[in-house]
Amino acid sequence: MPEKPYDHNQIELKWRRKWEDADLYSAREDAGRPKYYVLEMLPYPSGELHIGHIRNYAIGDALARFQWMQGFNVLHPMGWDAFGLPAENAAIKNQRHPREWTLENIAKMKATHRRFAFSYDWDREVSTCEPEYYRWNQWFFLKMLERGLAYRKKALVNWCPQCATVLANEQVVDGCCWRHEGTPVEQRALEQWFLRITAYADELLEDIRGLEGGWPEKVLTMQRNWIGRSEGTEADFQVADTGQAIRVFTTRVDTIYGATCVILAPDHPLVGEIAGEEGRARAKAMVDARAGRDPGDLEKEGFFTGRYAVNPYSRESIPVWVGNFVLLEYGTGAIMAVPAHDDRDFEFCNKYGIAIRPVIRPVDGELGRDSEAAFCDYGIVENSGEFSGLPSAEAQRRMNEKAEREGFGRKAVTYRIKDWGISRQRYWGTPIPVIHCERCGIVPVPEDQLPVRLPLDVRITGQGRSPLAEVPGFVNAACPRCQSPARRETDTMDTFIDSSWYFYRYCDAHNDRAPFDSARIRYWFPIDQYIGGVEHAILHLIYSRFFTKMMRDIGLVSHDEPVKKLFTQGMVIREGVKMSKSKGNVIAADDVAARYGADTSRMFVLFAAPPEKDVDWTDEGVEGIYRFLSRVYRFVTRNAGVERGGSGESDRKVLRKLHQTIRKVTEDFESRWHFNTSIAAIMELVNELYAGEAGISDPVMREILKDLALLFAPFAPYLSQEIWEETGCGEEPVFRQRWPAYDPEIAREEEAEIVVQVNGRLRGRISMPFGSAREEVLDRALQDPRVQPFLSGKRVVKTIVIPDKLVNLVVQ
RNA sequence: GCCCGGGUGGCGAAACUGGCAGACGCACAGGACUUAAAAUCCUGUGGUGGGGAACCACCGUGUGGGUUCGAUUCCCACCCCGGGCACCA
Repeated sequence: MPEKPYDHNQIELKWRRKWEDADLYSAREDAGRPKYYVLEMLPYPSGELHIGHIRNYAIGDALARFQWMQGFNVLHPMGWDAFGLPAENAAIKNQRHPREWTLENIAKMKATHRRFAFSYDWDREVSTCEPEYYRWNQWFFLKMLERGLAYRKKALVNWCPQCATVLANEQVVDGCCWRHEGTPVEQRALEQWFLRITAYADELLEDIRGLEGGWPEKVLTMQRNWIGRSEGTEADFQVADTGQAIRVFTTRVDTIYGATCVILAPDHPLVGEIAGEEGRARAKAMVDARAGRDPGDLEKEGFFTGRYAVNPYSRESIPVWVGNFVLLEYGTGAIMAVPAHDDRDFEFCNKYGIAIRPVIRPVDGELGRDSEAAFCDYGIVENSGEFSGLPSAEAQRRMNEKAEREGFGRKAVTYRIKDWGISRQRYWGTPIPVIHCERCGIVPVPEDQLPVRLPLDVRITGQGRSPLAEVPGFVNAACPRCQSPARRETDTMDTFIDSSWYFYRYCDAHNDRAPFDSARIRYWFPIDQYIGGVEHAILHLIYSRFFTKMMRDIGLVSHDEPVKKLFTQGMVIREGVKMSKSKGNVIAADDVAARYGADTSRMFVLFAAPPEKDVDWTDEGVEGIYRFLSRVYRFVTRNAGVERGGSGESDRKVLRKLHQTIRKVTEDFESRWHFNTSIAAIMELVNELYAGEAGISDPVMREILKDLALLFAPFAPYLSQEIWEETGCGEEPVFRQRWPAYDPEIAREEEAEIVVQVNGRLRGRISMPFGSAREEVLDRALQDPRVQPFLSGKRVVKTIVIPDKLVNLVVQ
C-alpha cells in the first residue's frame, strides 16, 4: 500500500461518523466481571471546553480505555453542573433565559466532547438543572430536615455584592468572593438554611486516615485544617454585679492562673449588658471597621467595659475587655487573655498596659520575668495554687477534672468548620422545598409533591431580593398542613448541593422513584479513581464526603466514603500564566481540534509534563506531536497489507524494543501515570522502526503494526483505530481488544553494559552476558584498555561490583 | 510566621530502589532530496579547554557543608519559586 499523508480531519471525521450511534461505551452491571469506576469532575456548561478540560478528560479517558483493555467493566460517565450564577448573569446581559442559554451551551460542549471521542456512556448523562435531577436535591433536603440536619437560623452571613447573594464559608477566599477576586464579602444578618455538616465533623476528620495513600496528602491536609478540630476547656467567668457568666474556650487551661483579663468579641451577645449602651456602640463601630478587612493588617484594639469577672480557679477578679481580634464564630466568642503565654494576648495587653504574669516555665529553665515576648510552649506550671509544679499536660487533665467536679467548666472540643449555609437569593438553582405558613410555621413540601419546579417565566434583574419572590404563581401556595394561603420559600440551594451526589446518579440516571437504586450503587461504588483540579479540595470534596455519610445514615448506601482514589491534575498555562477569559489567552478545545486534531491535542497535554504538574501550552510543542503522529501514520500506511519482502535482520532488535515499550507503558499505567514517559517510549520505538524498516520481515511487521495500534489506543483513539483497520483487523473497537502482554525474555538486552569507574569516575564500559560472575566482571574491568591508565602505579584497595551494572575500583 | 510541593541544558522534561546526568520532544545548526522553498529523511547539539580527526581532560542537577567506594537521589544549614493555612484562643 502506498504511503499516505496524515490527514487528521479525514481520519477523525470518518470514525466519528461510524461511532456516532454505536453506543460503544455503555456500561452494564455484571457481577461476573471486576468493575472500575473512573470519573472526571463534571464541568460547568460555560459554553466552551478549553484545553484545561481536555487535559482532565484525556487523563481519565486514557485510564478508562486502558482498564477496558485489562478486562475491567468500566463505568465512565459525564454530566453538567448546570445550575449557577453565570447563566443568570448571561440572562441579564443578553436577555436570554438561563435555561435556554445553559442548554445551548451543553449542546455545544457535548459536540466538542464527541469530537474528542472521550469514552463516556452518554446514556447516563446528568444535567443538574433538570427537574428529574434536582427533585432529588429537594428530597435529600427533606430527609435532612426530618433528621434535624437541615435547619433555619438568623445568622451573620457572607454576602457578595457582585453575586447579590450569600456565600458559604468555603466560598470566601481571603475575605473576597471566590468568583470575584477583589470583591470584599459583606456580613449581613439573614434568615438562612443550614446543613449540619458539623454533626459529621469528627467523622469527616477521622475517616481522612482511610483516604491516605489514595488521596493526595496535600488535599487531606487542607481538609484537616479546614475542619480544624481542637481540644481544650470551656470555663465560666462570673461577672460581678450582673448575674452573667462569660464562657471562654481555651486550649491552654494550664495557663489560666496567668489570665489577666477576659476579652469579648465585639459582636458578643453579652457586650450590651456588660459594657452598657456606650460600650455597645463602640463595639458596633469595631465590627464595622473590621468588615471586609484582611485580619493580618488589622491593628489590635479594645476597650475596658468597666466590669470584672472572676477566674473560677484562682477566684481572682480580672477586668473584662472587648477586643477586635476576638472572633464570635470561633469557640465561645470570648477568651481569657494570658499575655505571658500567648503572642496575640501579649500584643494586646502590652498595648493597653494590662498585667503580664508568667505561670509556665520551660522544663529546663526559669520562669520568665521580663516581658519581652510570650513563652508559648508547654512547660511546668508555677504560681498556680494546687497545680504548681505539674507539667502542662498533667495540669490540664487535673484542671479539667476540677472544672467538671465543681461545675464551672468542662473539657470541650471546637471546630473551625461551621454549618453549611445553603440559601441563595438567586433564581437559577434548586428551589428549597418548604412553605411558610402563618399558622403552621415552616412546613416541608410533601414528598409526593416533588419536584417543586423552578418556574420559567421570571424576570431577572440582578437587583435586590430573590427573583422567585417576584413570581406570584410560584410564591403563593396552600399550606400543606392547614390548606390556608401561604408563601413558598423563594431562596434556592447552593449549587454545591448538586455536585455533592451526582456521581451516584450516574449509576442509575433514569430512576424516577428514588435518587438511585442502592443495589446498583453497591456494584459500582466506591469511585475507583476521581480526577479533577485541586481547587475543589475543600469545597466540593468535603461536601461530597458529608453527603455520603448522610446518605449512609438514611440507609441509602452502605459505605462511608465515596472516592477511593483522587488525582489532582495540574493546570494548562500559557507563557507561564494561568489561562483566563480576562487575559484572553484561553485555548478553545474546538480550535485546536480543528487545527491539529483531537488525537494530537490530547497527546500533547499528556506528553508535555507529568499529569500532576502544570503544562505550558506551546504551538511548537503541539506541532511536534503532530509530526510524530504523521510519522507513525506514514510508516503504517506504507508497510501495512503488502508483501514487502523485508530481510528480517532487524527483527530481533525491533521486537526487543517493542516489548520494552509495552513494558514501559504498562508500568506507567500501573504506577504513576507518567504518560509523558509512556509517549516518549513509543517515540523511541518509532525511531527504531524507521531505522530498521527495511530489515523487518513481513510477519514481524504485522505483529508490530498491530501492537502499535494497541499502544496508541489509550492516548489517540482515532489514530489507533485507523492503524487497526490498516493492519487488516477490521473495524472492531481497538479498546475492546486485550492490552498487549510483554515477554521479559524478548525485552531483555543481549548483553549487560557494565560501567567501569575508578574512584567513582567513569573510565570505561564493558559488555558482558547477564549474570556474569563477579570475578569475571572484575577481571575484564581490570584488563580494559581505557581503564588501565588510571590504575598504573596505583594500588587497588577496594572493589565494588553491582551485578550487570557497574564496577567501581577504588585506588590510592 | 507555620505546613506542603518544587529548583536539572536555550526551553518542556527524563533518570521509579544511592550506581552511565540530560531519555523523549521543542528550538537551533549542518547535510540529503528539490530549479528553489516548504514538507520529509539523516546527522549534530550541557559548558570550558585541547586536538586534523575519531577522541581526550576538566567542570556541571539553586548555594554551602556532611554521610558514602559512589549523591540529582540520603542528612544539616541557607537562598529562591509555587501552593495551602494564618488573630482559630
